[in-house]
Amino acid sequence: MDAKPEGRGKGRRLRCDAEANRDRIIEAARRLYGSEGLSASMAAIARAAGVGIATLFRRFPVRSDLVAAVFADAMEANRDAAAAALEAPSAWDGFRGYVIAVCGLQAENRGFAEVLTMTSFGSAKELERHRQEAVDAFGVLIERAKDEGRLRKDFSPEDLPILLMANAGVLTAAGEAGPESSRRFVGQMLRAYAVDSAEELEPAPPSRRLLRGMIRQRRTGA
Amino acid sequence: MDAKPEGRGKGRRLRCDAEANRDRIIEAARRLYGSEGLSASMAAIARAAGVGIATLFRRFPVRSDLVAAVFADAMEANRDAAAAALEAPSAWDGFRGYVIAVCGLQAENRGFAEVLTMTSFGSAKELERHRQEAVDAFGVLIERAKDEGRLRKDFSPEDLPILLMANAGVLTAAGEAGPESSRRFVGQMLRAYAVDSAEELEPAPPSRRLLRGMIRQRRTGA
DNA sequence: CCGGAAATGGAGCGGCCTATCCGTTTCATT
DNA sequence: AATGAAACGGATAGGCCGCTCCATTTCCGG
Repeated sequence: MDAKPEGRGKGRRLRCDAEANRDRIIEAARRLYGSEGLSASMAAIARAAGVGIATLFRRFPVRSDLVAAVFADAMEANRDAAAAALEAPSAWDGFRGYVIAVCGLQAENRGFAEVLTMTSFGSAKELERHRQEAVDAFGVLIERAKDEGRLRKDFSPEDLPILLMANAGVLTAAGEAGPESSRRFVGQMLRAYAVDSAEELEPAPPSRRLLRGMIRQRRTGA
Repeated sequence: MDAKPEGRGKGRRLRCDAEANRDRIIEAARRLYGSEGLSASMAAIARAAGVGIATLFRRFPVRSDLVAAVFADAMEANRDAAAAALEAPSAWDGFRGYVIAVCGLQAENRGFAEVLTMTSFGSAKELERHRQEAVDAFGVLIERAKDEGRLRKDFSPEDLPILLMANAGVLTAAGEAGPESSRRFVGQMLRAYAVDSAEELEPAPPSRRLLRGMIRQRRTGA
């Protein structure tokens, strides 16, 4: 009796229509978070998913549950990028490649840019585990690249979160000019980290486009 | 008849009690914008100033009017810093000093950090003029420092707004660890800009403090 | 000291947000 | 097909926001 395959409290299987709705919600949230950042409202997400608000809240009682579900795969991509970097021909190549990759993930998705600059995702055990795995791999890369003599000795593991915060700032403030500005910015950071600083730079966006991007950001920011 | 000393439409003198209230509003707004950023609500500012909401809106019909009034002097300080940098013993010293100064202004006031990453302050002629004067002076510094052989030839004037966006990102995302993180970050950027990269670095904040700062930022950001 | 212009502040409107309640519909099992 | 549990979604409560209207109070020049 009650030998249902539940185990953990939340392990109950969803009815298949509920499962479908859950997927549509996550898909819609991925779109909205990607373009507007984490400030997208629950109501807007429900509307975009074509479900009632109650359905959204029943499935994801607190906002961070939804955020964790949406960005699980992006965080896994992050972890994979770090793991791949460990296999690069040189530690510096791996270091450089990972930095470019993770900042590129931020550029592709404004919501993920914010997620990477936040801690304390209460219940999202798996998300935090993947983040930690990436951080650990990056720590190994740091040591190897220093031993190689290509990474400055005063580079600190804390410089990664600081870089991610800075890059997120560029992306949100520059609006449509964000991606290209970010690529140039990351190139400059790599120059700062490297011992020899031979990094090539993406050209700066023309001032007009940068200014236009800064205007569009107004509404969102304030 | 109607020979009052008005001239421009808005030139009418305020009654002295109104003038006093205006000052109290600006003072309160300076405090709130400084600590919470530009998202501080009009109602909160009126409350902090001890005036009615109507008084605030009568004096500053749109938000940007208030923002411009509050940050007029900070923008002037920015202009002065740029002007002072032109007098430095070497162009690179001036360049470096100005970058540190303007990023320091951002660190002291979250609202000003946002103002420096926004364009289009509709009516704030004077604010925009001071901003432009700083930009112009910085442009001269760039050329001189390149001629000196200390600043990389591929540095672009657009790198200044990008730096300000990045620094604002660090400050808002790092919370209480913002100022020290920002100082380290700015040092790294100077390494990236310089030809010889001898810039000393502020030590990285201990990871615990950085993480704590990232948590506190949650509410504000989403 | 007095009268009118200037200034005040709070009630109130419409909008958007999170979150919950509850009557109705849909699914899956027998 | 029947039936009970699961899922649904709209209505709604409660809060904060920007902004306006208007009855009342305060200042200042004659």
